[in-house]
Amino acid sequence: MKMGYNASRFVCGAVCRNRVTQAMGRNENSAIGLRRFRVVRPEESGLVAEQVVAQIRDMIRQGSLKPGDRLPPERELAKRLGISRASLRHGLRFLGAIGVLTSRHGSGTYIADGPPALDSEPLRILADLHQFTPDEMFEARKLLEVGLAGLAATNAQPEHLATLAEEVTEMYATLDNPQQYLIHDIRFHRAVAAASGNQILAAIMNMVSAAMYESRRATVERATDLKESVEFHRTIYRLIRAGKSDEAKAAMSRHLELAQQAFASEEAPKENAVSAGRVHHRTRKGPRKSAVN
Amino acid sequence: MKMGYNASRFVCGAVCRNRVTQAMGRNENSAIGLRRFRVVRPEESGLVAEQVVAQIRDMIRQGSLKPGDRLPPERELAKRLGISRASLRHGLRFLGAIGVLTSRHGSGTYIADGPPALDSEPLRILADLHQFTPDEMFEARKLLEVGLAGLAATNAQPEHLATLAEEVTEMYATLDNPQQYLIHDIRFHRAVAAASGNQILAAIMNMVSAAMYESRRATVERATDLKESVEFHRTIYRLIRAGKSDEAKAAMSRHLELAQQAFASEEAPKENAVSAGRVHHRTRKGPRKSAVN
DNA sequence: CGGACCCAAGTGGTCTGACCATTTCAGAAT
DNA sequence: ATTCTGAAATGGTCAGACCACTTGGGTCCG
Repeated sequence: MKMGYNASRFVCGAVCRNRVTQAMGRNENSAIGLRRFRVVRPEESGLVAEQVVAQIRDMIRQGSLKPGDRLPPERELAKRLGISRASLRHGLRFLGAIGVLTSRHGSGTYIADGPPALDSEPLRILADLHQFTPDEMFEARKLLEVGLAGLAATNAQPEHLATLAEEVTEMYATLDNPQQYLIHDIRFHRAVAAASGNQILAAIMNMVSAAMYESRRATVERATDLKESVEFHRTIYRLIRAGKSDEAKAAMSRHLELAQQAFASEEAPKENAVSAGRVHHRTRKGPRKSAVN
Repeated sequence: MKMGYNASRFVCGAVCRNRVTQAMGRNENSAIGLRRFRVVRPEESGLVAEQVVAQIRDMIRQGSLKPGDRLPPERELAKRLGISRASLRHGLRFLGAIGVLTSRHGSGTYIADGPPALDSEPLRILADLHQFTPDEMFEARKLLEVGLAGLAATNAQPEHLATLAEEVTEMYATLDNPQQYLIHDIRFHRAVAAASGNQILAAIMNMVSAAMYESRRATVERATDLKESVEFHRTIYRLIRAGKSDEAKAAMSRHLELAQQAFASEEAPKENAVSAGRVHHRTRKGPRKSAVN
């Protein structure tokens, strides 16, 4: 029997008993009065769900909860924190929303593992809400990735270089399959971010990159010159391996410049109908060539 | 009577009736069988709560929901989507978690307004989970802000320049009050981000900046040379106003370099006890001078 | 013995209906 | 006109039930 988590690790201090839950009948005397007796610790302010987040957060801080760990069952955890399961789930939902933990129906709730990652959904929704333009997206990517390429040239470890080489190879192998190509393209850039040695920047870059994925997936089919694109990646890889920071940055900059132009030219007018109303294609400097990122 | 939202705007397509909710007694024949009759549209997969997010997202995309708008009451919205209030709240919680909407007890639920912003909590938790170092944080800030300063020099509008000037003035005025100074310091950097003209980068930068706030707040008290700091800000402001992109970037770079060193030297060993176990202070190149950001 | 199948326990997901707590605002009191 | 007050509106919490998926051990064949 492997439990996956050690129940004893769960400290149940502070919030646990900050509430004297009443449980006596509610159906009788449903009349007015009868305020629930409730003891709230002064330092703990409102919103039960927030307390859940704080609790889990603290456990993470203290190292009681590590990536990959499984949380106790909701029913048990709720009882331990002295709150209802609904409220507990509300709190967990918050942590789930930001990507800190994931729930598997029938199995359990787990702390996210793998490399640090920020969910891209927030950025996507923000883009919808404020109607970001693809140009802004590309500009952001440019700023991030150019810097990242420079750092990668300085800090890349052998395993990172191996990954980069691998992805370049795969890109060559999938030149005739845009969708497949795009995947390796993205993995390459992800690998550059990882090679930078800065997890925060890598997480941010991946967030931006992921938020753009859908659009690129749609336009990549119309790409006409993947060959040029892959050559660029190869160049960037070589410069990173050679530790030539400034040149790697320059190459990445040029690459993204071209990718942006290509994207703009590939973006065809929507088939109208459904998703109208979204601001798009403001750039149309349309170059002849067409490369994918 | 001002409603704040137009109920008729809420399209209730797709998901609304994808489920034939049963309601017949459950207390009798609590025995086994009796699977609920449920019709699920093929294209709509699992998780009801996800559908809520998708619905709201679509409304935002279509422009039915704009920043500042109020959503319909939960009870009504739940009925309209054909789901329980609990599930609806679960979905809304997601959107709340990522900062897209906020609920005001007793008043209603509103779409976030103001400039686009990414919540910093995810980054904070990620930092706890993966034990990011202050150095990494600073490096990320450096990369972002240096680029942002360059963009600001190119794109800054008069109102942005006014804000920058204002904050520099306030910094001079609060030299003897570190906490107050820090606030204007942060506002200055926020203004630079806004002046860049790229909302995405601004949002990201603010996220990183906000995630660092607590630590800085703790160390700022020990800052010894705010004067030097404010001079730097003034220089940066002038370069941005003059449109000197590269020089603004260089100044910002130097400024953050010093700030990082200052932070490292101001960071005193914790009073042990409570928050032990967190990785910190790996840098200790300790310069003499001490400035805040 | 080994593999396919089955089923019961465990656990997350959803539903319902009630009550609590805060905000808001129209109507009464001043 | 201003202030006060209370009911309505609305989000927050709770309780207990049932549904749906996963997992693991046992059974049943081959």
